[in-house]
Amino acid sequence: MPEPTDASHADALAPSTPRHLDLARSLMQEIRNGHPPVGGLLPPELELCERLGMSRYAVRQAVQKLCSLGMLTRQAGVGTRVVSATPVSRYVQSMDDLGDLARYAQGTRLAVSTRARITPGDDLSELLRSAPGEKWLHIAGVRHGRERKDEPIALVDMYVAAPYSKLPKLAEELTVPIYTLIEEQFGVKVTRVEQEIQGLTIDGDNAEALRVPAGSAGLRIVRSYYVGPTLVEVTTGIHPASRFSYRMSFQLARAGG
Amino acid sequence: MPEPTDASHADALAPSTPRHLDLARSLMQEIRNGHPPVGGLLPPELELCERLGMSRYAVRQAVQKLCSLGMLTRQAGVGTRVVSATPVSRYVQSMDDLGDLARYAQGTRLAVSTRARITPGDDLSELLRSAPGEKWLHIAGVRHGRERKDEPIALVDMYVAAPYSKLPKLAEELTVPIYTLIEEQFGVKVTRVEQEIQGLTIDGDNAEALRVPAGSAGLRIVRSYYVGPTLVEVTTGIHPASRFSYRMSFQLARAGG
DNA sequence: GAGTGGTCTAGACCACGAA
DNA sequence: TCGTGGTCTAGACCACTCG
Repeated sequence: MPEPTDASHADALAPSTPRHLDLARSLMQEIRNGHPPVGGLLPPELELCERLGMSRYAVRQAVQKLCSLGMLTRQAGVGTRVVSATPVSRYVQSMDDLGDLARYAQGTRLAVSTRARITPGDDLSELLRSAPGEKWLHIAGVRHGRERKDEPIALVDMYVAAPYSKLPKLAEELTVPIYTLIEEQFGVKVTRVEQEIQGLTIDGDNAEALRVPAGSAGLRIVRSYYVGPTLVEVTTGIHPASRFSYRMSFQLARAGG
Repeated sequence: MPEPTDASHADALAPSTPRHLDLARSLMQEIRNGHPPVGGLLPPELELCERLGMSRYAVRQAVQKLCSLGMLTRQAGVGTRVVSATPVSRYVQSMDDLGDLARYAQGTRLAVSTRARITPGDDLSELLRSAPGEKWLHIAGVRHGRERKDEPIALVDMYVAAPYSKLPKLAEELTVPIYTLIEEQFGVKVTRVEQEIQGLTIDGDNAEALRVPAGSAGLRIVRSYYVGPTLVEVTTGIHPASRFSYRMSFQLARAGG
């Protein structure tokens, strides 16, 4: 049974590796070797303390490390269960800000041509996951560069669920995304965004509005904004393929650093 | 100065809120109020212990909580610095597996029509970020459903950097992605994927191969696979818009749970 | 040298889950 | 009821940073 001074002295002899990290490593090693197997229980803390001659604090630090790596889960009254033999890793695309979803829109302006309260018909109610009779605010317009004469960038349709559609700051020319107006006005935070990208040919009025030849290739991007389980806004944009492509990057991430 | 029993007793009176979480909350509140301001230092642990009548362990738990939320950074010999007045949050698209990038490909087969070692010309060397004279393995084919007579799903071109192109398991019909063959064969792990989605019209030979009318809309998806800084594989796929769209979902994530 | 956070010990009581 | 992890205390030595 080492005295405090002895334990500290032991650290002094090997100052470079904290004992809880040593233990974390060796636990990882043993788990990789299937002992205990995935689904099994780690020995209780007090048993590890006794077996290794370490305090509960140090043992807990090691176990918490493996928890933060996603390898273990703990439950009082049950024990510490192995859920993965290796650190859980995933690929993530990460944004500080939803604005990154449509970074192209920065420095552009949206000229609004239509604003109306609507009750979605058959086609639209699918897009808006809307119950019959629900009302939405529909805003349509063209996204331009900063100069009014710049080539149009996209045709945009936006739909805001009625409970969130009283937005005083809605102006003729929108310079900020509508979801930020919603977040400000109602004190909520968008928690989920779903996005779908489709290819399409740009014809007729759309081709004219975007000043591209009829039959040109384009992208249609549909974004649905959720606050918790509630769909609050849907936007669709049609972009000429010649002026737009969608880029993204995924990194391998390991939980817990 | 509460005795251990007193402290425990206090817990018993308010058993639902551990004191370190209380402290974490009140520290967050004070930081939001600018005290200390972002960039400033928190009081030292021992001062907090004394001021609050708590042990260092409990204080450390609270501070570590705010660290894991990205609000504080600590450095021995310096102190605890406020780096953000609110928990750092971001939106992430997360995948367990790169296969999720092309989930549509599951249950499909790739019929290989071309396999050749090439030296990229001007256009291709841009796509492959390739130095003059570098060699790549080029594989082209058509992705089908499981039945040989199923409609073609996509036209695929794949380029593998020469150092990673000796892949014994490359067969006439590929059922697994090439990057997994690379990972297995060379014991590496893809750490980054960049993806670009473009709209295009499908004409000529492509339209014929995909059995769509010339001039149809389509999507072109380019994926670049990196191992560390090294580009190891690039794939491009052309998908008829009528049979394909690209969906993704972003969640608001708060660091540290 | 003084003070910071990092590490560690030896105890203790509690809430929870299972037998 | 018993053992688990969750919480907490009082005290200690260390490595590091700074004046």
